[in-house]
Amino acid sequence: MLAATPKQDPERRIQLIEAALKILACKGYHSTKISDVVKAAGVSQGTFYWYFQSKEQLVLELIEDGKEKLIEVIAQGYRKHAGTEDDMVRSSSRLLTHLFTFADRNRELMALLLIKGQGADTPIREAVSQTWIAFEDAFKSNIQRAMELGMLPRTNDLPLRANILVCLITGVLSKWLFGPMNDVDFKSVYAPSEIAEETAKFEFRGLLG
Amino acid sequence: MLAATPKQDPERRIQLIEAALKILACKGYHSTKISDVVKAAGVSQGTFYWYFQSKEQLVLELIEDGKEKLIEVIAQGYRKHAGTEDDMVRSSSRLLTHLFTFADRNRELMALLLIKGQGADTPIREAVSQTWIAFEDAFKSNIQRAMELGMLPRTNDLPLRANILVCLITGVLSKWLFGPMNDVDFKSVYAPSEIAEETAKFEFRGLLG
Amino acid sequence: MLAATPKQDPERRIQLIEAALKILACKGYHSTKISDVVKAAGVSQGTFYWYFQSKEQLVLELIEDGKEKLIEVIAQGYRKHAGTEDDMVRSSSRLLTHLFTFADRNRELMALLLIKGQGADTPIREAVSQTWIAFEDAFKSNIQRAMELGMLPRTNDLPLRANILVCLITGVLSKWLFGPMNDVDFKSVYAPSEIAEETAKFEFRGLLG
Amino acid sequence: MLAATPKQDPERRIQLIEAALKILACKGYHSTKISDVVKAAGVSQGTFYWYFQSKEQLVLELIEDGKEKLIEVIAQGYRKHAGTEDDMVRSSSRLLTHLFTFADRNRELMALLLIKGQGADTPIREAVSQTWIAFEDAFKSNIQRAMELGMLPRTNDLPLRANILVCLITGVLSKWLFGPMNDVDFKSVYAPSEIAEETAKFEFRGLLG
DNA sequence: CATGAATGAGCATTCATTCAT
DNA sequence: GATGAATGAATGCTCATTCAT
Repeated sequence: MLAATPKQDPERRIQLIEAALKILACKGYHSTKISDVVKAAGVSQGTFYWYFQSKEQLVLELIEDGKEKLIEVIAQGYRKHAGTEDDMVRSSSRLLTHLFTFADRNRELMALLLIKGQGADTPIREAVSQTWIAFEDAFKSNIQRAMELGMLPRTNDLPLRANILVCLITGVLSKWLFGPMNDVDFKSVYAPSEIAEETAKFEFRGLLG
Repeated sequence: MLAATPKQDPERRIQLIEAALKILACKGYHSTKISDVVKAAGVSQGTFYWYFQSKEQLVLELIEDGKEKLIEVIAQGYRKHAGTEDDMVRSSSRLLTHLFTFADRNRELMALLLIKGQGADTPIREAVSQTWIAFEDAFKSNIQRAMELGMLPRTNDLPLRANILVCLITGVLSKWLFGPMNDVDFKSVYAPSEIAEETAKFEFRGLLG
Repeated sequence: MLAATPKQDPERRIQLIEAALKILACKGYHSTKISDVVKAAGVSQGTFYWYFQSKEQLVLELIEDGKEKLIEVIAQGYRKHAGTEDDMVRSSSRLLTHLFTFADRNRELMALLLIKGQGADTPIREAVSQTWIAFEDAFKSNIQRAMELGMLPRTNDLPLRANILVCLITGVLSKWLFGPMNDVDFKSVYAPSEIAEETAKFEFRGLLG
Repeated sequence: MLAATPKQDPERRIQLIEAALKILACKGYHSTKISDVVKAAGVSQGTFYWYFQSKEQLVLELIEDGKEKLIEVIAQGYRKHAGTEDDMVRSSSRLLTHLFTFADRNRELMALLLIKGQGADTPIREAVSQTWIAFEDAFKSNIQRAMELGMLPRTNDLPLRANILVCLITGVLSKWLFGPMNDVDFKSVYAPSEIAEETAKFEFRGLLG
């Protein structure tokens, strides 16, 4: 019988989430100990279990939240009118700048989604995958729309195109945010808009662009 | 002869490595129990420690081996003469076909390197990172060579280009091998050569290609 | 407040210490299993690690405590004024009676210090040694004082004298407490004061005394 | 059915015994691994079990051998005629010199008997105790003989006297051989005859002597 | 709501001993 | 006689979770 969520101090909850996210992003799922999380949040061990059903549930929740925010960012890139090729690159560049800026401001979340989630157990890995599926779907709509507007060459393999595109974006995102060592504290030499522009150019024109 | 490695039955060793790789690829580092590995290999708990110093050492060894094989595959793509743009796409397509074929035949190894390594502890994560750094370096040489031969536009940001390229390739590799769920048993609908060709086209000409 | 020792129920702690000391004194370091200790203390395995960092740390702590108590007992024997030879024997007899009474009331601790500590690993053996070095130093001061007061013949080999004296005392202590079998439950036929007196006589006058 | 000891190469046996003794003296019973012993002796793991029933049996044998040698040394001190007090000290000094010389030449054995034996399991500790009981008995005869010859004051507590004497001797022996840290490689500044003489003086005359 | 001591299943690793070759 | 790979029981320690206060 899952009773309605009991009364909780929302600030406490956020404290815990932030502490957890920080440690998860840094050490990964299995190396993140509840005892460290509560210590960082300044509450007791028991309190954690007042706010979250379990370690796994917390992470699942974190991922779910992240998914929604991420989709929201991409959804804003949906194209309404046709335009020139350069328009397209600029528009994509703008979308990616939003995405990269969001990612930069939510490094820990991105670390969890891009990297650390893979080290966890099946339910968590599945939640992470669902996130990227949703992410890919959002891009798929955008590509399809561009094809409908005659801005991109038609392909009968839209999913593959979208797939490759998402690979490119998540790949770039990972390295830009976390460097070769996947270090959350890594500081790239590129600004969000720079890396976004470069990625967008590559997106449309590849190495020859 | 360093540190007196005890004499070992090479078959046993391979048995153990294969069992370990299979489970590691499927469950990740922390969820892989030595007890499961030895059960799968049909030997006793103690036998594992006759062949490997520790769980961590085994994985480190696996990764080191994988790195070498991987680099070997890429190194064969080094270009000797200039050629047309189409030559270049074909040549890259061939290299990627080799890479993707290798990856397909070493799914478990690739799972470890691409995905599961992140769930492990620092020394292992570092070894994985080193692998991808070496991988990127190999591509960097290839790109630079192509620029020297006048086949690719010169850029003053070679590292970024290589970076983005590697992101693209590893991203595609992950999704192609392991699908949306990062499942080692995932079977893609694309053959290695197909995905390689598509990736190579994207590599040079992007979405507009 | 160093290193945030977690708050602990002092009674539990004592329960565990007593259980551990009893088993350590009886079986020695390596044969003392944490599982036996917690069973004897009536708590769970994990509880042990709430109170102590590790098996080794517990024993180290036990030894450190023991050292302090032991030194305290001896320090009270420091002589202020000169006296006759008989005074000296009586005074030493009194000191040894204190020591032997203390030892009798802390048989397990003494077993650890006198006998069982040797079976353990280096850090513990060293801690035990340090205890006896401190013990010897305490006696050295006492002898030196007696020489300064002209009560003992001057020797230019004070350390050797102190050494032999401590050997005598610890030797007697071991045998008196634990008998020929080094059995912790061995009950000597001599009262602390008897053995102390006899030892004191021997101390000053040897077999001829 | 204990068959007659199978044919064994006596040199191998000695090799093993010496290697074992060296390691036992240094690391103690529990920290001495058969694998280290055979490595030091240059034979295989299995060979050990051709020569010795078990680790425990080997040590038991070592102790038994040691006991016999030790008793032999002391037995030579048995007094035949009366003499002056100085005779007595000299005679004891000679006996102790023999003992200390033997001990110096058999440091590893002495380490096992005096120190490391205590860390082992019950059967071994018992064997060690039996050794010292025999040792004490030998001294008891010597003291009794001296009393019969009127060289020592009669006491109705011969056992206690012998006991204290043995404590003195073993205590001095331990410290002289192994120092405060019970280190087998410890080198005392005193020659066997010096420490023997000093001990003998103390034996008869105590601190006042 | 909060606490934090207690729990106990779970895991990597060790090492004396065995036995097929 | 000798070998050394294989065995597996045993143990110290971890950490998510619980629950009495």
